[in-house]
Amino acid sequence: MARPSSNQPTELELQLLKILWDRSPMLVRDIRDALAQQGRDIAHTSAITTLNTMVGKKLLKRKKQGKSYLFAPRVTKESVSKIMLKNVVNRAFDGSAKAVLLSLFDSSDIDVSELQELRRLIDQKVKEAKS
Amino acid sequence: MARPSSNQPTELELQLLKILWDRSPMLVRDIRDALAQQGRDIAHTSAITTLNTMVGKKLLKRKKQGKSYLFAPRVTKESVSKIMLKNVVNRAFDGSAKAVLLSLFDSSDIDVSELQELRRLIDQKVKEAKS
DNA sequence: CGCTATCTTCTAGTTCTATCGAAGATAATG
DNA sequence: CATTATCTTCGATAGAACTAGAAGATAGCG
Repeated sequence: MARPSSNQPTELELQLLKILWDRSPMLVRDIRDALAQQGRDIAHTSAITTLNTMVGKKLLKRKKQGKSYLFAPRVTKESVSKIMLKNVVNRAFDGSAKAVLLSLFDSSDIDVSELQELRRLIDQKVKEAKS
Repeated sequence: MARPSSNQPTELELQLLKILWDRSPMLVRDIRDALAQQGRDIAHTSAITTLNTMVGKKLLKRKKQGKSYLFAPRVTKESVSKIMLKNVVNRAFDGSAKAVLLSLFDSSDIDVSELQELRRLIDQKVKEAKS
């Protein structure tokens, strides 16, 4: 057997989704331009191929406009990022949200103001849970 | 061009790492048995092939013992999970740890006592940062 | 020593991701 | 209306992940 197709978007798919989350619907040409502006310069046909497979995976929808197609997301940024996070939590942290937080806190790229904001969020969450 | 090799361990690689994190060094035969016990039954040669590519990727090391090899991790569970988490944070949450926490809080099953424990951890972290 | 069991290496096939050119369809323009 | 520009579909190539069989090496046992 081969590698199973993952439930998560691939790297290129994620890039395309980000472009379309920012603005949609869009034409292939414009999507490709936006991608090029991010430093990823692929052929027009490559873009189409990928966009169409994404339609097949229900990540996007498309609609005919004249001789070309307009593409738009079918999934939200929040749902995708949540799925991706859940994946890592389950696979790398044995499903423990707490372990994830510990790892996050441990990595040094969170400054004090962010930590304090997080504490406020936790306070709020505790209150919600108690009410 | 083809699909670029990812910096993260693949699914099978992660499964093998988990087995070896639990106990190492191990012989292929025993690694394969442990994998089979988890419901993933692959051929002996498949196990070897993957283990050897993992040695090439510096995920594992191996040492000859008699006519066979002993395999052991070269990376810690913590470092791998941290890399995987960082990947998702950067790719799906635009590098924002806060957004990750919000998503975690929103979706999952963290109870009040856990939240309070986390708050203590944050307090400690804040103090450390200030000192 | 020869047979058998066990282990490795090598090769190969399948699926998925990524990429693009050739060819066909269609709209626009002179 | 014919040419040109643009867009799509289709097929093809290549690497990575996954899988395993064939063949070769080696150790142990009768």
